[in-house]
Amino acid sequence: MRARNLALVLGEVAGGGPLTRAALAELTGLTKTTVSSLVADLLSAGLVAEAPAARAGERGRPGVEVRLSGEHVAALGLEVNVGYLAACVVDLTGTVRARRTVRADNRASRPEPVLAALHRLADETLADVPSLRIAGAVLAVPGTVGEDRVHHAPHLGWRDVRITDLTDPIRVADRPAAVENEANLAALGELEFGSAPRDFLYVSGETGVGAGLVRDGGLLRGATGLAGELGHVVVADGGPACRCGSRGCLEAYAGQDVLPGPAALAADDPGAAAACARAGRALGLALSSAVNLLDPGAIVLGGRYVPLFPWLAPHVRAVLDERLGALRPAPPVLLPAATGPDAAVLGAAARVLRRVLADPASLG
Amino acid sequence: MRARNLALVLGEVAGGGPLTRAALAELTGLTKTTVSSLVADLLSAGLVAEAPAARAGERGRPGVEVRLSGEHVAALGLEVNVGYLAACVVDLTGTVRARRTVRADNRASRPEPVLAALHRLADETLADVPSLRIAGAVLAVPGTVGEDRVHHAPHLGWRDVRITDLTDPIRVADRPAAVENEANLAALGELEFGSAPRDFLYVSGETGVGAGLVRDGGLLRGATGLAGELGHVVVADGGPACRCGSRGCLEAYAGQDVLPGPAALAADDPGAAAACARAGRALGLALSSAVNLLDPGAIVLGGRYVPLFPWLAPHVRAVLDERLGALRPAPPVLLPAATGPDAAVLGAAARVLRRVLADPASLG
DNA sequence: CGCATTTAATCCATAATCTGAACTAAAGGT
DNA sequence: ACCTTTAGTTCAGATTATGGATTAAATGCG
Repeated sequence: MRARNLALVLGEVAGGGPLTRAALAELTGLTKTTVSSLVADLLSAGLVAEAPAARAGERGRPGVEVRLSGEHVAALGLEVNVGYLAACVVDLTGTVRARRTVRADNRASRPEPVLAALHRLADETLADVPSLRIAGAVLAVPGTVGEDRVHHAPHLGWRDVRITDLTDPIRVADRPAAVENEANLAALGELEFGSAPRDFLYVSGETGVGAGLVRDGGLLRGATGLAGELGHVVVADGGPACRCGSRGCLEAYAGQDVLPGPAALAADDPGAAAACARAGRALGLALSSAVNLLDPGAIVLGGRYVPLFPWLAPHVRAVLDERLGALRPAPPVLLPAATGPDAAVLGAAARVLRRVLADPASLG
Repeated sequence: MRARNLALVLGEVAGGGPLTRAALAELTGLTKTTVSSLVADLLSAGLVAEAPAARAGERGRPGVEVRLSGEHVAALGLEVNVGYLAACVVDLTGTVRARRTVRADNRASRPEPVLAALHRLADETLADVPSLRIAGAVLAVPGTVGEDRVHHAPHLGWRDVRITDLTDPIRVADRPAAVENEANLAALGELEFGSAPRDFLYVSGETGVGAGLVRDGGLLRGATGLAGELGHVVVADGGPACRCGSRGCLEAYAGQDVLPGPAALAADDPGAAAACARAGRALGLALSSAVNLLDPGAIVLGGRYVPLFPWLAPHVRAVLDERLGALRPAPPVLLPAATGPDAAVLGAAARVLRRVLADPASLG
């Protein structure tokens, strides 16, 4: 029905830049009449805006371009991580309209005060943009999640925390914030704000090593939301002990505590280069398994791997070429992430915006 | 629009067994009027049939149950494998209406004569069920595929074979057969004809080791259709050489040539038990990586692993428990496949039927 | 046995929405 | 000025979902 067609038209506007009604009719296969009616609805909902056509020297009446409007609808992205809290407001055009971060050692605190502090941060951030209507909120957490709860976030010390149960849950548009894994959201952030292609595996090198697979703009979440745990993929049977209690996991080779700082590498420290070689080879082995299983179009190294990329990438590529050469035409390209440490908060906001674009009728 | 609602109603009938129009209205949220009109369309298309309600001792007018009809629409499943060709016709209810297999050593032949023989087999099989309207055909091949071509099937010796290019392509309803990987289709076959849950990783132990992930009734295919190559997932860095040119792949530990025959195991051969332990441990390691990345709801061992299941499973489970215990509430359940070597042909037919159920309007 | 009750399914008028043709609007070319 | 070209709207018509009333077919009770 019309909800579907609204999403179809809005999707074309979001994907293909500013378009006239005539061009939209061509692209969607709908008639000009229908497109006009749908665009009128989108205009009154504040989702799109008109702009005089920037066109020169062509025959015929110039069309009016329809583009996403950043002036009305926006989304709230939130993040709780080991060393900080973050909040941001992103409008429909992808422009960051407000952003706040506070440093905090959340390992030492219980969930309630941490979420209360996040609540204050969210309120302050929202106060910066009083004119925007917030369509929803998503919270990024480094751990496993489901629906409205954090199952287990080892680095925060959280276990089975229902955020809607807290005395004063963070609500936007009468609905509580949804929770999602940090690596998954960072992947979405890279999709929306980075330079990655439409189909890639994002590798998040943070306190742990996670991954998020983006396919056709959607995320692979797994049966219980636990997909993408790249950090505990087998690198060597009987290898070094890992924090998880097992042996030979990727995290034991390429986790944050065994990686050299960029400073050591810039100083040409031979020990640091050797550590990168070891981590790069291990990453290559784990990623070769991931490529065999998931067949991503590209691999994007994010988080703490970004500054180390020049030292890691040659080793990763060497192992991928070696292990995948005979199995496929070419291994997927390996790229550094274009987004920084804020990829996850931005991705959290992006997830809300994707929902709005996919179902504009739900806004009213 | 109505195409969507037709699929909605048909989906409920297919999923939830026979249902009355009133029950369908309840389930779909549509009005009884709309459901009646949609069911009338489905009846005239021959997709569903009416049956007098089997109900006893309840008040009120008894409803007429609507169920899938096996009398009109069916699908053709085809398979080319190393040692045989197979074809089957499956109707909408999932009943196999015709089935033929011929043994053939396809390693020795070029693609053209093999596909010509398959064409004859398909024609013979279709001649057994002249009253059924065939909605489409899918061909299962042990190798990597894309759209209408086989990219590389190492065990057949095929490379870049376009099946629509052959002089007399296999056509059904004016469209050529689609091609799909054998392990993926076997997964679908297990979903439709086996006892597996709705969400699982199917492991196909055939000449190579492949896997197919079923999620919500759909298949994970990957960016280039190469997903599910479990056979070359890393088990041990620097392990034994694999046919692919690399080292330490699962196939080198648990491929067909290193597995004992069931006869040796039944005779309590200690060497055979040791080989199963080694293969089971390797499978466990590779599957632990797969679970960390994909988070399947269950794992189903199929193909040649079925008769070996009692000897393999304890070792697989032990490794999964050991490696996943701390990371998730419980590892996914490990089950033997309920379907036999015909899982892939049946799955090929099932894929056609899924298309019909998802878009009944396309049949006319 | 007849009638109220209950549930299933259809009939019919209404409303929403997409379509297609005709029409108006706004530009360039001659 | 006037024709051509392209954009967008108006208006009648067709399709399809909705909601209430009606008919159909069973059970239960007097």
